[in-house]
Amino acid sequence: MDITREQMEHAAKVLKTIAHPVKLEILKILADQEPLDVTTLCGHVGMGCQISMMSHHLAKMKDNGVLTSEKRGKQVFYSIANRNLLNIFNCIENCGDA
Amino acid sequence: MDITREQMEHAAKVLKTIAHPVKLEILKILADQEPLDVTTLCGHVGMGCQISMMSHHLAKMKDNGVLTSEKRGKQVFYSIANRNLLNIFNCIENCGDA
DNA sequence: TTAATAATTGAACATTTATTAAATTGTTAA
DNA sequence: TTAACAATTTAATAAATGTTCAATTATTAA
Repeated sequence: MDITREQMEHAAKVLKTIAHPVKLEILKILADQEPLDVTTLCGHVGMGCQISMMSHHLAKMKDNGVLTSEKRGKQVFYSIANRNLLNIFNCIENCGDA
Repeated sequence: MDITREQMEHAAKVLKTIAHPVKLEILKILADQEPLDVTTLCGHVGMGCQISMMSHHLAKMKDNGVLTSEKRGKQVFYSIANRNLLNIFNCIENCGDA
C-alpha cells in the first residue's frame, strides 16, 4: 500500500512515457502481436504514420524501459519489456469515465 | 478487450494529467484522507510545496476530470472524482521494474 | 561496388508543461 | 470598513514534447 518517493518518481516517468495516444496504440498492438518490426508496426497504426515518427516514439519507449528491441537483418523488432505494464489497459477500461 | 480510438485519446489525456510525481502524491494522499483543503494538502506533500503550485496542479487535475472540489467557507476541499482511478497504484506496484 | 531497403539520427519548429512570483478575488473576523 | 487568511489567476520564464524533414547508418541483394 505504501509507495516510496522513488517509486513515485519512477511511476511518473513510466506513465509520462506512455501517456500519448500513439504510444498507447503501439502498446496495444504489441500486446497482441509481438515482436514487430518498425514498418509493420507503423502500418498497424492509424493513417498517416511516418516511419521517422514511429522510430522516435519507439526509441523513447525503449530508453525508458518500456520496450526492448532485437535486430534481425535490416529490421528491428520491438517487444514489451514487462507485460505487467499491460494491466494499465484493464485500469483504463475500469476507469471509463474517470 | 478492444479499445476505441476515443478511449485511447481519453486514456492518454488522463494518464498525461497524473504522470507527475507531485500529482501522483496528491492522489495517494487523497486516497487515504478525502476531502482535503489546499493548504493541508500542501503540508502533506514533500518539502517545499508552494500554495500557488499546488493550486495549479489541482486546477489541472480538476479540469481534466480527475478531481472534484467543494468550497466551504474560505477553504476549497478536493476529492477524487472516480476512485476507480486508484487502481493505477496497484498497477504501478505490480509493474515494479517495468 | 552500387543500389535498394530499414531504421535511426539530428535539426528546426511549434506546442505544451512546470515553476515561481506578484497581483487579485472571495470569505470571515475584528 | 478594515485586516487577515485561503485560494486562484496572471504573467514570465525555462524545460520538455511532438512532429516533420533531410541526412545518415547499416544491411542485404544485384
